[in-house]
Amino acid sequence: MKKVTINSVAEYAGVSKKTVSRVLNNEPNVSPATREKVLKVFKELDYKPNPIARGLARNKSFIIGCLYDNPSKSYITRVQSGALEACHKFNYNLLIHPCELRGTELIENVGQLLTTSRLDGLVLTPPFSDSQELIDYLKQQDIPYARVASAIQDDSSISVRSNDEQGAFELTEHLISLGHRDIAFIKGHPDHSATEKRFSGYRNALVKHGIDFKSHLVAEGNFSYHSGADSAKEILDLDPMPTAVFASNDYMAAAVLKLATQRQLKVPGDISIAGFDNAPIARHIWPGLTTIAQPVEEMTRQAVEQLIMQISDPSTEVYQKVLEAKLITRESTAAR
Amino acid sequence: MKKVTINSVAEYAGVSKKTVSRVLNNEPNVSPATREKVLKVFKELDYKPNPIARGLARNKSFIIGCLYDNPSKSYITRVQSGALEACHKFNYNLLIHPCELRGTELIENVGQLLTTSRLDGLVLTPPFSDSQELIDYLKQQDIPYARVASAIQDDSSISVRSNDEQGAFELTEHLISLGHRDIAFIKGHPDHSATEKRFSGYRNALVKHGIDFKSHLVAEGNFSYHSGADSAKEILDLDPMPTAVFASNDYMAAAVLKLATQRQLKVPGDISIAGFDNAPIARHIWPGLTTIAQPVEEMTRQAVEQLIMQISDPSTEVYQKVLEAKLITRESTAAR
DNA sequence: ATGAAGTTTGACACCGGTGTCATAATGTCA
DNA sequence: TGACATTATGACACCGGTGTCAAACTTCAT
Repeated sequence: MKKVTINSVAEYAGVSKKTVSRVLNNEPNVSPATREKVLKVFKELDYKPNPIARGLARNKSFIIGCLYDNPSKSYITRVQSGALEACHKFNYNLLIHPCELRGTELIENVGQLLTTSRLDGLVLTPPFSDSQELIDYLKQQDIPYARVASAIQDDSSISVRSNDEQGAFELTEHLISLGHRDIAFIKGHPDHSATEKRFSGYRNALVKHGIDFKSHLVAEGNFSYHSGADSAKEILDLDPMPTAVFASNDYMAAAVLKLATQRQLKVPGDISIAGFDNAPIARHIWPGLTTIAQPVEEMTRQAVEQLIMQISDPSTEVYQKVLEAKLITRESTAAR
Repeated sequence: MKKVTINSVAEYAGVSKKTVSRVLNNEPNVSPATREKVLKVFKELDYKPNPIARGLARNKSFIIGCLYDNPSKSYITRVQSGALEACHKFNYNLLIHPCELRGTELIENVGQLLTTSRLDGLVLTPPFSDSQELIDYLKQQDIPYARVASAIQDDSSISVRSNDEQGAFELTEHLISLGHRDIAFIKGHPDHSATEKRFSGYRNALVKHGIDFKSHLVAEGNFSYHSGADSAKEILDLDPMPTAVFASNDYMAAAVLKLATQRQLKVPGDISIAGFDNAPIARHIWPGLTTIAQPVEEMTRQAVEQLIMQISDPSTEVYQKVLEAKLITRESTAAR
């Protein structure tokens, strides 16, 4: 079976390549009769234009790359699902590229990625969306990109984020309103800007309600379940034990819940536990976790959609948006 | 900043394109002096070969596509991680493409994928690895592919799977050895071949130990947490309630555990629960789930690695492998 | 010095499309 | 019917690489 190219189609249809190309791209100035004829040949020969050749001529690949380095698998899944939705809407495809922020050489790694597959644009998810080094590099290389959940101030590039600080503030207020005063906090990964945002939301809520901030109630996590387990141990070993724990994401909260249950503590009777993100695990365990729903899919969807817009028309106005985070109360928190 | 192409490099270095191309590809028959000279120009101009142009000339994209349609996010994550490992080892990239097995038109969808990005090969994960229709199509289109966890008999294409039946058999024997006789079973998604394999492993173990199979103990799931929750309700409502539940994956097992805990049942005291896959959730909850560890990453890694081998050398012998599944006992199962 | 063999190099076609521009065909209006 | 605008079409260069093959240059034995 010989390959069917634009040349064979042209020959078979008795027209020039260019005319075939015109039909292919729905360009004007093709007589209905010719168009009809060519379309028939497409069917007859089962012609599929070669995307690589087209890419070379147009200098486009219709592929968006997604960069991530996140211990939370569910976060990644959600990011992908939002990105894919936007990509498929515009007939783009998504290439995924996990890599380490602090790896041997991030820039080299990304450079390698761009060298091996010409991407039309890049979606940066945390912590890459906060890497000034990477952003400078992409700017210099003139690669379009969009930032998801980035804290960097940069009016010249697309950014969609949610209000982490506000979310953490609300969640903390929720705990306070239930009567909790000793609220432990587990921080996220220091490379992620969300970590500080959530932490300050927590502190601001304490301040507002006149509760002293106690640094011994703060544990250092990194968003992984494992780090949550370590922090859980620290916190549950405290004497007196706090009456509530606010973990910076649901995985770490789940780790606290597991250890608490293992120790025969009643949740929320003996201790309330809350997370952040509204990851699937938050509703897959008992008691379900009170948490902050962050619209991860939606953020990524919008970011990628705007990225594609900008790629097809660079004069598009730069899109910057902050989405709302929302409190979800489940069974893991209660009045003390 | 003008674009740096092979032409500008050639001109600048005072050699022909072809010689530059030789240096680029480490081909022999270039004098050390020339090679040196060209390499210096690479550095000086910061030359990056255009992968699309190279792709057109060589008819390759160095991109592998990954097809999936799976309710279990963790399964997808693991598949991706194994596939990426293999891809990066050979400087390939991974493009992900979720689509519905029973969607409007699977073949059309995949055809569209192949039309919009020329992929060098495709990894099929369940349930696609069991779709004879899709496989026939890929064969006809001459697209290299590898099957992960496929039950289809086909000596002519790469296949890596694990022994689902054996795993289910062992897990069931484990429950039987703990003294359980009434063991409920939650089936997976009917489109997945693993569903029947696991089910027959369960039945065979019962037979071997002279236990009657009771169809009212079998619930129909589909691998999703939600379906597990529905099945859990059916099973826990039975009177007498079985003393153990074997769910076809960990998500469904987690759903059973949640409902049981909600109903104040002691696990494993009142009822033992086991899953399959050794998904992260199996160790993120309390009690941890007894399950069968399936080497998902490893299966996919091998499949993609072999796929790439076959792409670069079509005469490579077709790789077919069955990996072992392993019983992991945790706290969710105990003697009755 | 000569010829044979091996090494190095470049000219040129080619991969399969798209963009530019000239030309041919058709339509419009005085 | 002729002049001119408009539409349809194709020739050809081009995107940025690789493959083929012949020419030029070395090396070395005789």
